[in-house]
Amino acid sequence: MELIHLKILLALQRRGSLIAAADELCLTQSALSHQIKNLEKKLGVVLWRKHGRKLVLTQAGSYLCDIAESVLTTVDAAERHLRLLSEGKTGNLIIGVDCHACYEWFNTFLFQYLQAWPCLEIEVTSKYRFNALEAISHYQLDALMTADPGDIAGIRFQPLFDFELKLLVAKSHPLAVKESVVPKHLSEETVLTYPVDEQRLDMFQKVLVPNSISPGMHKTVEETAIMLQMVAAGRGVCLLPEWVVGEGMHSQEQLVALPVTGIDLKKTMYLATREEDSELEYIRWLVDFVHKKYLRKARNTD
Amino acid sequence: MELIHLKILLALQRRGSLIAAADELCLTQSALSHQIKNLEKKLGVVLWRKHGRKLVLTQAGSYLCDIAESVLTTVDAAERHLRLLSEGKTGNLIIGVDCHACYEWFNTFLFQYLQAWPCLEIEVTSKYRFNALEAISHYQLDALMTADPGDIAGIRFQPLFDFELKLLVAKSHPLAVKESVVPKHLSEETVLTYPVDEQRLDMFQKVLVPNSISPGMHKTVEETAIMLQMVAAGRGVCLLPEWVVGEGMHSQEQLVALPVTGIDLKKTMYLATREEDSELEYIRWLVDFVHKKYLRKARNTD
DNA sequence: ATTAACAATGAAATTTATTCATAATGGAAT
DNA sequence: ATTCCATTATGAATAAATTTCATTGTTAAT
Repeated sequence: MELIHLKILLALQRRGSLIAAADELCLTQSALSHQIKNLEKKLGVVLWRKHGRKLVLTQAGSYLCDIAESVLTTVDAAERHLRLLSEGKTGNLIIGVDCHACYEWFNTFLFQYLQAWPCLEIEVTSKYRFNALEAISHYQLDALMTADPGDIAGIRFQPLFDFELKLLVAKSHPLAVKESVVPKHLSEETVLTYPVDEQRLDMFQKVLVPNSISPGMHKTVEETAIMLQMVAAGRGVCLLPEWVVGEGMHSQEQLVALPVTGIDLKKTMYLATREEDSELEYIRWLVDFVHKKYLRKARNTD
Repeated sequence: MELIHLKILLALQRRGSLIAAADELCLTQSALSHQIKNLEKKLGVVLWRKHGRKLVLTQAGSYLCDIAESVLTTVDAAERHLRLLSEGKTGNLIIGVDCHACYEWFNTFLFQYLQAWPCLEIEVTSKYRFNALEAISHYQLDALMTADPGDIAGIRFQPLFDFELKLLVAKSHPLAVKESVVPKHLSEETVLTYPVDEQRLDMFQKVLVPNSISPGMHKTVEETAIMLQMVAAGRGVCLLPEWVVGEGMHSQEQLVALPVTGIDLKKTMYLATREEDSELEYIRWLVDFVHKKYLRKARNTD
């Protein structure tokens, strides 16, 4: 059975005669007749019968007509959806986040994004944190917020904004009075990080390891908010972008962000997408939106 | 979009490679490649992409795959159903009844019929009472219980059983003491009939009109049970087959059935079906079942 | 490097669908 | 009845599509 058969039955039912149905389908009456004859032979059922000079659907015929209604509706909807997809008007955007902090940051304007693209299904996940680029290639993820651009074929990294990692300490902490810190200061401190491989932690890769320093203690924390609470409570220090300390956050006034002297902790946040998708309207919009947001902020702080 | 495209996507998802999918569909890898390429051109979407030497479905591709799942399931089920239909193992049997009494009678063995044909959808209706044969031709009705066979092309009447119309009167009625009645007796009586055209009432067509008798009064009643109640209460008489007075019926012992002398009121009940359907197993079964039922009854009353 | 596994592609071959022309049918009008 | 007229069915010719074949291109593994 093919879709054409279903189309013929439905057109016949709607228009009342084969000639009219053929007209609707831009075919000849003969074509429809041959097609249904074939189908009848294959299925071993009679679908319509001449009754006077009208065609009357048999039981089997009107049963198939019901099926046709449902199947063709589904298929039509799918074709419309795909057309929208191809025009970039709709889509299903799954954005991965690479680090916990990104998640917090993205949340600050997710609401605006959702409003700007009402037809876009947006999902934010940290599920593919450890193989995110592969997940993009495999269409499990459509975009990734990351500060670690790779050079991977088929994936494009668009810079979003620059930031610097700082050492967060409690206001009450002895280091808090300093203008800046040096790696050596950490040898007595409890260092807090996310529970991921040390190779993925700038604290180790850029600060501790190159200077052969081991911290007083190393503890891992799952959630950014909890990590900040612990720092505020004087239970440790951590290396994070300054903006993780949100505007209205409880721990905001109890934390100090100190630059680390002698080490380049300037980073850039990127949006990684498949090359094919990087010009999609809703991706461009996202990148542009973030650029504008940071341009404004930069002007304000001037 | 055609079903083949959906089949290809689904086979690819299931089997992991085009070659395997082609094997499943009994086609060559080349055919599938060409087909999807065509569809992609028509829809303006990319459905899969080579990734290494594997194919990976794009977002659009896996969306279509979901559609495919649903559509092909529906279509497969329909094809199976039609195949069963063509073998007469299943069906949708809408049985019309011509006269109210038939309805009562059919009910006496409907339960057995339902049990014997569990896959058959059975519906009994009196909706097409006045154009029932046309309704059969138009597949609105599949069978009709009627005592008035016509000679209509394409419709076959199979005799079910013979019966005789009798005059039902109350036990307390003056006529009840007689062995039989003659038409003249009705000139003083209140005659009860169903509310249909006089031409369709044997009471008028066979008894009153040929003998130029007008009854004392003519009242119409919708329901057989109510008509019998009224007769039992002495509010009138009616002409019905004896068997409408059911076994456990309340009015049973208060009614007398009198033959009408000098008029042939013997009739035969028929099952009318489209000629094409008359050999369907579940139709044959129905006819045979009724025959056996009446054969047994005839033996019992010997 | 070589090979094996897979997909893409162009052209030829094949199959399928469509049309054209016409027959057949049934209803309506004369 | 006979003659339209409107419709569907059908066979053969034509057109279009699908499929295959043969080959190229790519990638991963040995």
